[in-house]
Order: sequence, then structure tokens, then C-alpha cells
Amino acid sequence: MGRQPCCDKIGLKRGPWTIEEDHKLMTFILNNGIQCWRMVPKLAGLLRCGKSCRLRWINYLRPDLKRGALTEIEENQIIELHARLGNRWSKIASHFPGRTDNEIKNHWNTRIKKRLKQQQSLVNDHSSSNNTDQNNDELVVEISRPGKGDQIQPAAAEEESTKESRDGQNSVHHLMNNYDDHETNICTSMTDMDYLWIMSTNQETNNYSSNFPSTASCYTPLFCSEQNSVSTNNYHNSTGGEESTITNHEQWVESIDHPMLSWDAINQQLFFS
DNA sequence: AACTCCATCAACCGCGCTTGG
DNA sequence: GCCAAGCGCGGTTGATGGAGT
Repeated sequence: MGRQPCCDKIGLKRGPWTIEEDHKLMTFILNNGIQCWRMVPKLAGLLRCGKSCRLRWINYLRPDLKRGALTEIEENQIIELHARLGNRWSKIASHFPGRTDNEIKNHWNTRIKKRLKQQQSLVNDHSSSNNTDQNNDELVVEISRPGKGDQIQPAAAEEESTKESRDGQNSVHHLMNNYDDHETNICTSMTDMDYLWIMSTNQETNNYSSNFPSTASCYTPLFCSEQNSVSTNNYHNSTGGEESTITNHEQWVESIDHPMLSWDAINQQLFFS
């Protein structure tokens, strides 16, 4: 016999999450951590499948999420990484603490793609006027590549990249050689608090349970970190259809009761009751 | 003011790999 | 070793709000 099915989907809620559901999930995970997503909705009192809970936590509720639009520097780093890694969004996102793969994927599909297209058409115009037969894909990457240490302004970067393309360098190879330098710069915007949070989580496996401190109060300072400040979230009120507003996760954490229930205890309750 | 179009992004779907019985 | 379930990932969809007419 294998395991029990993840969810039967009958009687489970779908669509946008309400503030009540978010609160339940957030409270449960802060109090108990994550050991088994399949059990989370049951134990948290949610009519959602575990997969949906996991997605909501990873993409929206995680306290270490970095909110706000991606900066131009981040955008350029994404372009670099995409040139190296392709559509491996989770790998790309792992280089941006607090950013999710979904966020980066959406940003790529809605903005960067467009930006590259525009740049490519500019390059096409330019190259056709110059009677050159260079590879357009290479040019796109080169134009988008930030200068070392990301200090180069866009116009200067374009000038430099144009110069490089004239020099006939292989851009992807060039990017790979310089990647380590850029990688170290990606994290420079992190605050100490961000760092503490990251140090307390297992970034490789996304496994929060093993390193999750046992009290929610441990996280309160993290929510106060400026870099981590959570923007105002709008929710669709399930009862009235009216939108209600919550400022950030701080309020939730403050409101959380702290009767810690370990996963061991939960397992005992489940399997020995 | 009303309507249409478009951009954005949260959420879902399905596939493939991993893990446990 | 096999098979079924869990999980993570990438692609896609649909709801929403803003801009344009």
C-alpha cells in the first residue's frame, strides 16, 4: 500500500484566499512549522488542499518575503541567470532572498520579455542598417548585462555592451566567467535581520520545520525589518464581498497565541487517539 | 459615465522526480 | 524492485484594476 491521497478535491475551497484563511494558515505554521503539507489544512482547520496551502505560504505568507517591485539591478541579474539556467525559475529565485519563483517567472513573462523584445528590435534595426549578421540572441543578453558590481547606469551599460558586441565576444561565456562577482552583489541589500532569518531556514530544501524556532515571538523583529516590511495586503472578504485591509504580518504575530504543539504531539493525537 | 482593452499576478494544473510501504 | 503518494517545479489561466477611448 502507498500513502493516502493528497486530497480528494471534493468539498475543498478554491480561488482567492480570505484573510481568515491566511490567518489560520499563518498561525498554524508559526506555531507548528511544516512537516507534512497534506496534514496542514486539516490541522489548521482549512478547506484547502495541502498543495494550495504550500503555494500560499511560499508565495505570499512567508515572513521572509521581500515585497515591492523588482529593481533594475535585480532585473538584470534575472536576465543573466536566465541566460545561464533557462526557465529554471526556482534556481533563479534561489539567488534572490525573499523573492519567489512565481514572482520572478511572472516578472519575466510580463515585463522582461517585453523589454528584451524591444531591445532586440532596436538591435535588429541597428544591425540591418549596419549590414551585420550577428546573432540576435547573443546581443539581447549582452545589452541587458549589468556592469561589474552593478554600478553601470543603463545607458552606460548599453554603450559598453555595444562595444563588447563590436569586439565579438561570446556573451554567455563572458557572463558565466563573471557570474561569481555578480552573485556576491545580489545579497548586498539584505539587512542583518534578513540574514538571521535566512540563516535560520534551510534554503536548499525549503524545509522550515527543522529550523523553525519554537515560538512565534522569535520572528517579531524580522517583521519589523525595513527590508522585509510587508506591504499592505488586500483581501476579498468572503462574507460581505467588501475588501478589508491588514497592514502586515506583525499584527498577526502579535495576535497569535503561543500554546506550542509539536509535530510529535500532533502525530500522537492523530494516530493514537 | 460606460465600455473595451491590456497588464499584472495569484492561483491552479499537470508533469516528473523523490520517497515510503 | 515495484508502485503509489508526496512534493516541487514550470506552464497556463482567470480575476482584477487601470488606462484609453
